[in-house]
Amino acid sequence: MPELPEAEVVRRGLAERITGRRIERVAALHPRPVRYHPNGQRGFEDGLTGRTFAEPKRRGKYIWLPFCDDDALVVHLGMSGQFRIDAPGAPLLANTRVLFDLDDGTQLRFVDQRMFGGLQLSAGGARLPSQIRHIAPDPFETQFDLNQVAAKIMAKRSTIKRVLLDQTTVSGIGNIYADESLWRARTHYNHPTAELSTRRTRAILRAVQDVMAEALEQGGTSFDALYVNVNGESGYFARSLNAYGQEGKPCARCGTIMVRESFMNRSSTLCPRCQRLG
DNA sequence: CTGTGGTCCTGTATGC
DNA sequence: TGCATACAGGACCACA
Repeated sequence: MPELPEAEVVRRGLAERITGRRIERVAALHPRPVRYHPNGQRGFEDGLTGRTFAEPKRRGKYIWLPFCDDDALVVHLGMSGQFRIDAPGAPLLANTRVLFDLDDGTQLRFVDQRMFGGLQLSAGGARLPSQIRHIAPDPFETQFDLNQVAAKIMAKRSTIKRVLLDQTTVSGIGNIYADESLWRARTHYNHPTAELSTRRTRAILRAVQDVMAEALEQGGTSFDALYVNVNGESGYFARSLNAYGQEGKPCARCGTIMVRESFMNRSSTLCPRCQRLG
């Protein structure tokens, strides 16, 4: 499940493989991953053909691929989206959705099993696509102001995990890194934000930065073939997880058995001793 | 502003 | 064996 570290691994791979490449042909094999194009698949294909990629960018979980003109291709990997670079004639992986023939003889392929991901042409979006203007800066951006974001969190009348997952306050965090960060900061997912201390809120955000930086160093978190980099390789952070997926195992800090609870229609795994309410 | 629940998807795992 | 159901979950939207 691609979150910020996984999206950044993909962005770096794309930066290496497609920057400066011209698109010679586009083939959308399924309508679903092509989002909001007024002229459908064909308009999408025609609109991209002949463009030249500049350096890929990212904010939170969103990636965008600016062209050398003022436009961009906005990408969200969703649950299972991935890019692969292959030879044009190589057998297609299952769930291959869009093909881009590039001018160096390689083929960029967008593969997405669950199709929560999507691609969208953004007019004038090279600097920052309008489609993601509502997404807050992520913790890796230079303009990310940790103290300011902490204050914003504390001003909300909500609960901490809900806010961490809300991409308009701080972006890039999904279920995995939310659980990991809260475990590190010894905080319960349902802790009311208005009752968090400044110290604790900042510690949570630092935990977010730390865990994501460590995950990035290890190429991201892969559980199965749904997340791999552009060369098809998995990341190794799954072996370093302390909370996500650790239900029934002893807490790495205190040995208490980790529990999983339902929250916001998804699961939260936590240590019932380290992460108590109140 | 906040919270809830539905929707989009398909592969895998589990239940009977 | 086979069929049905649950589950995984990021973003967005309608609605209370």
